[in-house]
Amino acid sequence: MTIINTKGKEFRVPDATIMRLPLYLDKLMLLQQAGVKEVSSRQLATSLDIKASQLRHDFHYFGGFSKPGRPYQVDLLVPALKEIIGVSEPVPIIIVGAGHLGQALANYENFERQGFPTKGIFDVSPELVGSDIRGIPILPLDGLEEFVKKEGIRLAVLTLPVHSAQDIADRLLAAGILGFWNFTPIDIKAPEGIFVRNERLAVGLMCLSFKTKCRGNPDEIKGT
Amino acid sequence: MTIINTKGKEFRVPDATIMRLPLYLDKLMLLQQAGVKEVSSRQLATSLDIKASQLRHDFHYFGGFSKPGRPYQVDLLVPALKEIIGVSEPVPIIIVGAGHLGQALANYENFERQGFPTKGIFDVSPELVGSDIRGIPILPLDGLEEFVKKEGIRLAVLTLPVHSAQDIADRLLAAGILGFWNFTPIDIKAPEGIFVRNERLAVGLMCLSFKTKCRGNPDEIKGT
DNA sequence: GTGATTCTGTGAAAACGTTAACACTTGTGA
DNA sequence: TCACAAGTGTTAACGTTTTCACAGAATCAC
Repeated sequence: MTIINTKGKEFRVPDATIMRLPLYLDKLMLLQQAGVKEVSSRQLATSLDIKASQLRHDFHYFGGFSKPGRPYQVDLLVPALKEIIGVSEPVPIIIVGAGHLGQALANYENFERQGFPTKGIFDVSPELVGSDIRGIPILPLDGLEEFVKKEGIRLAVLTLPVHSAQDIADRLLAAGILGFWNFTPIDIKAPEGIFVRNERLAVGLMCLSFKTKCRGNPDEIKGT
Repeated sequence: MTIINTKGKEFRVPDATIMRLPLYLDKLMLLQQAGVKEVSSRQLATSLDIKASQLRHDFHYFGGFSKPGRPYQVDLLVPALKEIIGVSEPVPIIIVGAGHLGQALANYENFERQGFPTKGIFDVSPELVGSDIRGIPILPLDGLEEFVKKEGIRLAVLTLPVHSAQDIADRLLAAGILGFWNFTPIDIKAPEGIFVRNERLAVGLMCLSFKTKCRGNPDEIKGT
């Protein structure tokens, strides 16, 4: 359901494919770190628990990641995918709310490594403001808008209490934020064209619980 | 791709539907907390950003959540969904790894509220062992297997360092764990029938980045 | 009671996504 | 130089999921 225009050519890429690209990139970066140079569609697909033909089909939309007959070159594929996904340049983010979760995310070094440096953590608490986490400053909410504009921040992570979430989101929208990663349990209202990704952590647990429940009863049958 | 047998009847419920059930439950519990008594398919669907017909279709597999002509009764729907998903009884969990993320998750009260009480947090660090988070004890890894067996734990949250993740997972498997919620950046190997949900946090950011990138260039067109 | 309105349940049709199959390319070893 | 193995690119068939359209139930206002 998305059309991408790259250098004059038009592709219509299915949503399902797009949702998988970050998984591919994530895995490929891990391989790259491990010093792996080549990887076949079968190897990569198996490690992601999908079919090799699907992976090739996905890559096919973007064309020519490899010569036919040769496996994919990790060092070529990684930047190509980064370009497509839009993380070839670092994408700076901010975290709003320095509670447990906000601090945990700020401590999560992987974001930086994957191209998402955290530029600041914002909080109301005067005790926290002024300190830092791994060099990332904890800042007062007053300067929020100015900071977003000056640093050109597009993405904000919301890890703040429910009651102030929409207020802050509105301020961020006014300042030019284009996407939210929302960890609060309410729906952030945002105008058309602004993307809100709701991370309902408990939903992950429920999915797991459902599957292990079926495992418990032998009532469940897979396949045909 | 799943067949459920409930009280003698057989239903074949699509995977896609199953993945949405927790979202429905999550939203309905929020409505319930807010004191809402009735909700129409349209209201519920809109708030989840899906079509009303899809929601009705999903519910249709399980049949009779409402009389036709009347909206859904929140207080009836919530327990019905809980039953289907397998969280009508509390499902106890453990967290392995009391680093920043482990602590943040232990502090996240929502899990309890949604039926997933954390029974213990396990860690190597002698400084942490013995203390507690919101009453949840931090325990040494020695007693892991025994604890899992005695408390009947089915699900484990892995928030530990990469190097020990597979080792610990193996021990947990031997102790009878049925599902992992894996926050480490490696793939946990587990036998057929054991469910591993990989929570690659950076993937969420990449999806957002991709979408806001398209927003930046006006190259993207939606719909037909 | 009657008609208008709101709403679900339901099945068929359209859209979408996945898989299998195979042509063709490259590299390898005898 | 030739057969072989390993691998991708590509298309068409297949299966799944979503959407549409509408019948009929309950409620409400008058």
